Amino acid sequence: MHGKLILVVEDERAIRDMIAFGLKRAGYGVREAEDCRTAREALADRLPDLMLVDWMLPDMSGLELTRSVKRDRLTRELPIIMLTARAGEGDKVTGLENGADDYITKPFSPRELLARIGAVLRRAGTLGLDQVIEFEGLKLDQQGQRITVQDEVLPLARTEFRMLEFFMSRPERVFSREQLIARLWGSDTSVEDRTIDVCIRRLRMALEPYGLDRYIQTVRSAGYRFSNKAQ
Amino acid sequence: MHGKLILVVEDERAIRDMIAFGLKRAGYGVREAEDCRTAREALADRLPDLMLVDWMLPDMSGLELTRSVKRDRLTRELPIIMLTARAGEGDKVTGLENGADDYITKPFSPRELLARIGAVLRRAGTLGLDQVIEFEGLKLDQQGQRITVQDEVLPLARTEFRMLEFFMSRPERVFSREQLIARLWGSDTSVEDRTIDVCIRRLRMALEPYGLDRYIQTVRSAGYRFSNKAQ
DNA sequence: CGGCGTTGTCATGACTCTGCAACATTCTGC
DNA sequence: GCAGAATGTTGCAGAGTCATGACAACGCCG
Repeated sequence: MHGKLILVVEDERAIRDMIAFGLKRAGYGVREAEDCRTAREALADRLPDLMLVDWMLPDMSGLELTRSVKRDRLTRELPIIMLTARAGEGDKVTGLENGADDYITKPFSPRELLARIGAVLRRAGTLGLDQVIEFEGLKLDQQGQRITVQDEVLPLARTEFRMLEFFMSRPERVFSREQLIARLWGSDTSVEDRTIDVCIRRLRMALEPYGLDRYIQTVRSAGYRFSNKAQ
Repeated sequence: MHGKLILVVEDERAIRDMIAFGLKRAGYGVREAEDCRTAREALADRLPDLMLVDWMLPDMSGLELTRSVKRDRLTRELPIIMLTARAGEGDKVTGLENGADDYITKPFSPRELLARIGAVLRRAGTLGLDQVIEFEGLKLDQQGQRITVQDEVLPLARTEFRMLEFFMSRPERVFSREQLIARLWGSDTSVEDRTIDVCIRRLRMALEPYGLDRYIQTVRSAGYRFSNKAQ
């Protein structure tokens, strides 16, 4: 898999395909769902970085899905963009009131969609694909899928990369092992939570030559945090 | 020489002139076509950096032109903006399904048009198609359709050439096998993704005598990247 | 037709990564 | 300071990923 993961919930096949095509082309990972049930399964499987939801869905309205996602503690932070066919003011307001982070009226251009996604991801604190984040000499290049320290490439395996990427886009926040597993592996996967420790260690070892391992901080009985402040 | 070249396909003389005037004023090179046939000739003659197409054209719909341009491997990457007179929803959706990168509804202000063009060109992110890209002794001549190393022509088969061309115009970016297939073969073709490995290998073998094969980097579980930095 | 270059597919072996378990160390409350 | 809990460290086997060579299908041109 590649880049940020976006879940597209849309019943009309043609539109869904078009959206997926545009997103993949831009380098996002895409997961598709045609109704709320499938969407829930996908959410349970692995939490995406952003969700696009059609307003009109066959089994249950997209609103309902949005609302429930925003109610659940595990998925509350997931940014949501609603796709609405009508340009009616009422819809937009209702959508936003129920927790969508943004909405976009059909029809829309791929450019428009990508712009919105970038904006929402930025606001959510994670990164759009065309952005570069820098942190004390640590430079994260999303497009290039690598992290450099003073122009030296950090040799990271996939899991370590994703973990550092995750932390770098959410500094100063503590994440429990449970949360990390849900976001980086997928909540249905059966991974021991002690595995996180090992992954953290590998990450620290990779950062150690540059003295940056101190940024990966242990918060006892809570989880881990990425921060440049002293413990 | 002008800056980027824009092809304007529009049957109404007055509108075409107005658009051309605005674009030239902004520093773009402009080429005009009044129908699809002329447009095709212009495309064959010299590939522009962007194409503006009117939705309603006398001989053939602009849609048809868009679709065929996006189907053709040579012109697939050409960004297209559609001009549509009607604000009807159907139009836009159809336009997008057929591959236009953006659309703009008439009437529009010159400022709006320029903004869209800028955004689409930025997103396309490719270097000008008529430029010569040089990379550590590796020279890509897109006009001559060949690649040279210290004035020696690299013996490349078509597929390898296209792949190297693709990578050279987008350095430092990782592309998944899926993406490479979609962009180099076409999204509708069914090609095994392992085929990419083989193609990469052939490319590396061609570059190896010059010690340039190290630029083609494997990014484990993500894809490949063209870069002159160390792994 | 037949040789030649090109292209996609496959099987195999080499290699890296990853999660786990087992043991070592540190921390916390008492 | 001690017991128990939480975290750090290490080696390893299985899983996953990639490079490589062989090969068949195809088109092209004499």
